[in-house]
Amino acid sequence: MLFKDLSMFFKRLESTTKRNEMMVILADLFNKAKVEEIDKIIYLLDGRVAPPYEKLEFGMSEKLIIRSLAQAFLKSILDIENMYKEIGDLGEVAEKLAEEKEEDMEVLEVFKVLYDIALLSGEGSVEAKVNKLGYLIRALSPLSSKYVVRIILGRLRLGVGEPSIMDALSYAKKGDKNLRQYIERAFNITSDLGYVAKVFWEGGVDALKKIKVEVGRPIRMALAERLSSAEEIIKKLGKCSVEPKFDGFRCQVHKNGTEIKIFSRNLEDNTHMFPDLVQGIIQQVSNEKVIFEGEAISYNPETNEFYPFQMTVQRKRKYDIDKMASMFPLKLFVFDLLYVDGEDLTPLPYLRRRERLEKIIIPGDTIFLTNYIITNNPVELQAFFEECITEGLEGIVAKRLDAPYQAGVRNFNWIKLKRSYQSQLSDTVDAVILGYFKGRGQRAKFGIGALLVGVYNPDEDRYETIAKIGTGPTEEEWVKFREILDEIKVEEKPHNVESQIIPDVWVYPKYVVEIQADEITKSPVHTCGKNGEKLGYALRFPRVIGFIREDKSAKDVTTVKEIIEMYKLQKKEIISDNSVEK
DNA sequence: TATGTCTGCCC
DNA sequence: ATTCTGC
DNA sequence: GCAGAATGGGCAGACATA
Repeated sequence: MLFKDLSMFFKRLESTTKRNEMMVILADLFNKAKVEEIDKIIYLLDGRVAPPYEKLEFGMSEKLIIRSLAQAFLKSILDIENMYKEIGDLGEVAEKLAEEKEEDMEVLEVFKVLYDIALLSGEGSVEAKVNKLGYLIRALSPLSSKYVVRIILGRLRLGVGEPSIMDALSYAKKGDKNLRQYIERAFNITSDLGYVAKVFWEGGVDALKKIKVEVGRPIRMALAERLSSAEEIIKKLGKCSVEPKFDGFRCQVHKNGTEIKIFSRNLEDNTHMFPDLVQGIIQQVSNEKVIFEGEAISYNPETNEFYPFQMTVQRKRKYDIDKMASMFPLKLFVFDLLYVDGEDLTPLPYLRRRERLEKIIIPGDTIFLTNYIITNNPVELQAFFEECITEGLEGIVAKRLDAPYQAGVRNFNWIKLKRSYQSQLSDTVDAVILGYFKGRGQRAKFGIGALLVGVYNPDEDRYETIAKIGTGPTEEEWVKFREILDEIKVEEKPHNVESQIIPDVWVYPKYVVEIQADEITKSPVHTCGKNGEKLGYALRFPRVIGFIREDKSAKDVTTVKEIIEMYKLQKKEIISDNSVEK
């Protein structure tokens, strides 16, 4: 297949929002492709040249692509940047600048070039990547250039994700979605949809059924939905299990004798980062072949208090691993068992898996079973939730008692309840809008995609940034924000604004919005409370609540001092004694 | 050698 | 991570 | 309710450059 033809399919996909139509187009694409192209097309649809768990990245994004485009079309970087700001899509910038070509490349040829770009590393590799992409774009038609750029950005924006591909694969072979279940199962246990598609194409459903769970190969992780109260959870699940939720990182552990692998939520192999966990696993898991999951969180070995996420995340590293392991040791709180000695446990109901899990863990000081209660009473659930909060945890996860382990999907079998979802418990901040950023993709047409907001420092009589926010408002509200803010836009940063971040458009500090966040964190970029070399403060997971607050003026917003107070308070509330351990 | 820019991956 | 939107 | 596409803070590491 020519890349031009693939691009035509992409164009058709982009032109509809109807999921059934998309499925038919995708199926058509798969049927017209050669067998050896199918897996590669699927990787490209995901913005990659390999399955996600392989460490093969382009190492190229916005800035470097801009350089490639400038080079390919003999424009200045500033020209490209300006077009990008206007259009909101680098692919469309390329499309606009490119000229029709007589010749075209095969899909496999383009794939090879992209693969080579991903392989480049070491001294001079940045320049080499930029050049290689520049040459590729020069060889391609406008439409093909657009999609190549978007593939590298990992934002094809076709409305196609893995579930759509699975439906389409089934539809391509059978004319309905009935084979999806087999495709999905194979995908869940191999985490490589390109490979699954190829096996399916070559050997049909029978070949898919032969795919087995392999210890050492990551299984796609189950994810939790959200609700905002104990009542809603009980209403949804009835009698359910309730476990604490830790603010660390998800670990899927594979043990094959003394061979251990630890995968991240996105199925990256992070084993080498956690020698302490590996030791613990060897000592505390008796069975030969096991796959289980938990949350790893660092703690202060002197006081046994859990550390905040910002500490734990420092354990995600390549160098100085042993040093950091002694400073920030990890505990692994395990909550699910997927596989034991040849037996796939994922179809078993939660409680059965839980029982089995309890049998394979030997008590020790690294691995702990998560505590849990079983209840159908919202009051009890709420009490457990509050207990978790007092212990400095993130909240709880409620689980449907009879649900299998549903790999790869986010659904209501698991429901998380976090402190910040309960507005009476969470910190909201009133902040003043200091500027805005142009939107990308769907947001480009609004000319706004995010706000820069700040709080007030009365001592210096100035506003200091505390967050960028791109979530919360509806499309209608974004349009209104744009209109209202354009009326007070200013050419330069106002003198009473302190910011290291430069928005696309500065505005006079006037309008107030209410911001909800999960936490206040120390920030290297936001200027709120920043003093010389000292770090400032920022909001974790900020979102806009409602619209502009007409009842408040800029001077009425939350002050820097109040933010610092809130930061101290949130630290005090965490009086962890690790009493959730069994 | 030190610093700055960019990217990828945690949440 | 959170949130919004079309189906 | 699902699936997809917008968007956040902040860490380490790879390269480039001063």
